Amino acid sequence: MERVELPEVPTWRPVRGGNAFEITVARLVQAIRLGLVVVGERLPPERELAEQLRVSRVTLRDAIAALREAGYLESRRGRAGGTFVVHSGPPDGATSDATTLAREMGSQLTDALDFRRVLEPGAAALAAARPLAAAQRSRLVACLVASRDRQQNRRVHDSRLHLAIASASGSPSVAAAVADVQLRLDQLLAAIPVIRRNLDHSDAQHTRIVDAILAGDPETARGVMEEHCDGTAELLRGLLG
Amino acid sequence: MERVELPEVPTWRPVRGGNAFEITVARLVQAIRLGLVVVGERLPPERELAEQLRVSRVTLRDAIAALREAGYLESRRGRAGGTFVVHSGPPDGATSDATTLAREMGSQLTDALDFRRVLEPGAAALAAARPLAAAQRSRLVACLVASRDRQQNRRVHDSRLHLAIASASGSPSVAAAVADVQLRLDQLLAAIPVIRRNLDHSDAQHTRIVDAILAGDPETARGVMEEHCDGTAELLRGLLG
DNA sequence: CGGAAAAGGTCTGAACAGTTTCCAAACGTG
DNA sequence: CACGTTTGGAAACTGTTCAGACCTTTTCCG
Repeated sequence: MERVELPEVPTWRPVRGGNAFEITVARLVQAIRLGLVVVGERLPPERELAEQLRVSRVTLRDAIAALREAGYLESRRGRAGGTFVVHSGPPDGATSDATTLAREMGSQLTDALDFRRVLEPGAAALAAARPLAAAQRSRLVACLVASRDRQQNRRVHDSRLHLAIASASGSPSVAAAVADVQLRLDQLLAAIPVIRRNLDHSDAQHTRIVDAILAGDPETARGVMEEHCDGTAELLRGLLG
Repeated sequence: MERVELPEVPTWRPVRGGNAFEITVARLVQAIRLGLVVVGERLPPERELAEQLRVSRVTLRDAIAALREAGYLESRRGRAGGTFVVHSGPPDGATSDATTLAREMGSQLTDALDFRRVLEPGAAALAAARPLAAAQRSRLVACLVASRDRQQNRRVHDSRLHLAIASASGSPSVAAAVADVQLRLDQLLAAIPVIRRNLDHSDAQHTRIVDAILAGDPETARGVMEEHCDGTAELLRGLLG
């Protein structure tokens, strides 16, 4: 006799998603894949980074070593040394079969898309509703322009723009949540086939969103971001057949 | 010479907020304070709960022991035994000085309010946009009715309703995020002075939100939830003077 | 009545993670 | 060129956490 559990209790989800080492690796990958540190840039010194991540330097070093062996990072010693980003993962569209990937995620894919659909439009509206410092405004514009680049790194530039918008909301929690959900979807988004028409559409939406934020128009910012999320969600769901 | 760090990197936030024991305690407190397990109810068996939380039974037992000594829980052995909730924290309005509490939170208060302002309206809209099972519908109505109870436990019933709405969104991530932000604000919300007029207003909003969700009207659900969040945010910010 | 079942209570050795301390390499400056 | 500084590299020791087996208490049911 099987007892039917209707969970409904979000509180009893796992206390941690993996051990310290794994989470640290994930964070570094996040920073690289989402373009928070660009190729050629240097990570903060180990001691500093370990402190920010509230992780022992040993654990951080293990994580760095793993990514070094995977070819993402490179460490140089000495006064002008440090750990540098060498490349930011497989190029766009070169990811392993997207359909398989999507199927493996199962219901987690729907969950991530729903979460994103709640977060990003809300973040855009919040950003539009508050006065922005000049630095934030120019950062938004810079990310927008960069995201139009049709050469390599499209995925990274897209993430950076979305992150910049979330950051402009002024709420660290919102920014962190957006970063998390972006990473969850990253591989899938990278696997979307590159079609001129889609890219044009996406760029146009990005522009409208940033314009609305700069103009202080929360309704429009949210509306367009909703369309934008729905668009990519549609493409991804299409992969599942 | 101070180096000016503009962080902007949400990725380098702490890898974990405390050790396994502390987080486990926090989860139990969350379940109790948010009314996910009501007074008199039994927690899942230790073995089961430990597995769900991905924590060793020893750690879970330590956490339970701590809350037992704090008077929240009570354990009984034997076949019909288990761990039971004895009370769910200080009664409404009896919390320590709200102003002090709010000041101590500092910018975290603004952050939490912003995050909530993004999450809850989005969750309500999502819930309204999807077909709900009969069980979810009746759960919403039950929580709504209970939240009108002006006797003790007002805070708990309010949390339960908000959680039920987030749950109805169908996205575990959304539900979990709402639960977290609710707990972050819990003490503050409990400290809001009890004024008839505010309660009436709040109840009316709750009703409109649930109606909109049941009617499948995302725009209204989100709009009213936004008003609702703004209302309590206003009250809380008022405490800071 | 007596055993099976279901729950909490206890112990132990191994794996994991954090702290501390020192070492080694490379660059810049006087 | 020598020294100090800034960086990564490594080892030893300490506390946390885990997995699993086993014990005790209580209730249900044949």
